[in-house]
Amino acid sequence: MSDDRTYRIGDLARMFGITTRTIRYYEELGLLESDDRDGPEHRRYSYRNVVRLKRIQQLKDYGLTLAEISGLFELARNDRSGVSVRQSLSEKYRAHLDDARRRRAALDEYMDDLSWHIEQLDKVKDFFDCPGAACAFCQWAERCDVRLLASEES
Amino acid sequence: MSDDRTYRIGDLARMFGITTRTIRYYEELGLLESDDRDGPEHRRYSYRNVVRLKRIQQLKDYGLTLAEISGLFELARNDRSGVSVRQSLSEKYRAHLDDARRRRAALDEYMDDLSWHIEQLDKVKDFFDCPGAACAFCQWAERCDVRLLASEES
DNA sequence: TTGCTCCTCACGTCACGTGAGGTGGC
DNA sequence: TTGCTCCTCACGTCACGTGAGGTGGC
Repeated sequence: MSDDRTYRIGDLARMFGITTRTIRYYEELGLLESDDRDGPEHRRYSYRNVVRLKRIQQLKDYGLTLAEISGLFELARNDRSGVSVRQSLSEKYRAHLDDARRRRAALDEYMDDLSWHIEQLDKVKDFFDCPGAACAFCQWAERCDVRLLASEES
Repeated sequence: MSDDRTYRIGDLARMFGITTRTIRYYEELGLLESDDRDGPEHRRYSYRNVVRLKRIQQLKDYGLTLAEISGLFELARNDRSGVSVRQSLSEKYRAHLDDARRRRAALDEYMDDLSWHIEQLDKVKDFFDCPGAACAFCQWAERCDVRLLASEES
């Protein structure tokens, strides 16, 4: 495929739905590499960088920081066989999968909670001050985190 | 309940699992209020602030920024009946519920993707450069986002 | 030639983290 | 009296956003 054509910074920005600033920032961090220029010429990116950008977005979506991604790229550079990258990524992925499972469960709980709060909004008169004197008589007492917190503190 | 006891900054930090810096930051933004002090005396927080902190954490979890939370507190201050807060919160909550549904779906896809990637890691030889000359013969071609991107660009 | 895209500083933002250096209360 | 907790600057961080002011290529 279009292996040898080159891309301008705006092309990449449009392709990936990001700003040119972001691309320059990634290059500044060493995550992308444009052709050598002398002075402030326009950047030219090879197809490699399309792949790299895609990887960056994937890994970012997967919760890695740019520093971690940079570390992986570094690993890849020094290990042509790819064993250590594979291993490192695989570990991170597995960790993130576990994390994703937890987040999924949390999201379920969160959605349940949100529904409850929407309902509660119609019934509690002062959302920000609700606990206090009337606390003991509140119908939501069992589900109330604030009460729990306060009672944990001796 | 313990409506009239007062809390030190470290008490709150421990209760909520956050740093004292965070609490001072929230106070700086007007989200919390300690008793009046003259000069650099130790802060004392009333029980109100326990509730507020809990609300802050909830709303932050629900994806609101501190600025948005601050706006809600402002609304609450100017509207003792609580109608506008309720309305505003209810709207935001509904929006976030929709968002949560989308995120849940995205998470499912993500987990599926991750599993696929873990598997793929054992089979593709160079993760960061994989597309290119061999692209046309790749067994993952149909699932490959990079190819798609490149072919969208005329 | 006219736009549009690109360029480089360089400061701003958000939600805190992290010392430095000093004071206060049980 | 000794720690521990607290205090106030104030600069740092992460991943960019956002002008300002200027240049380059189709």
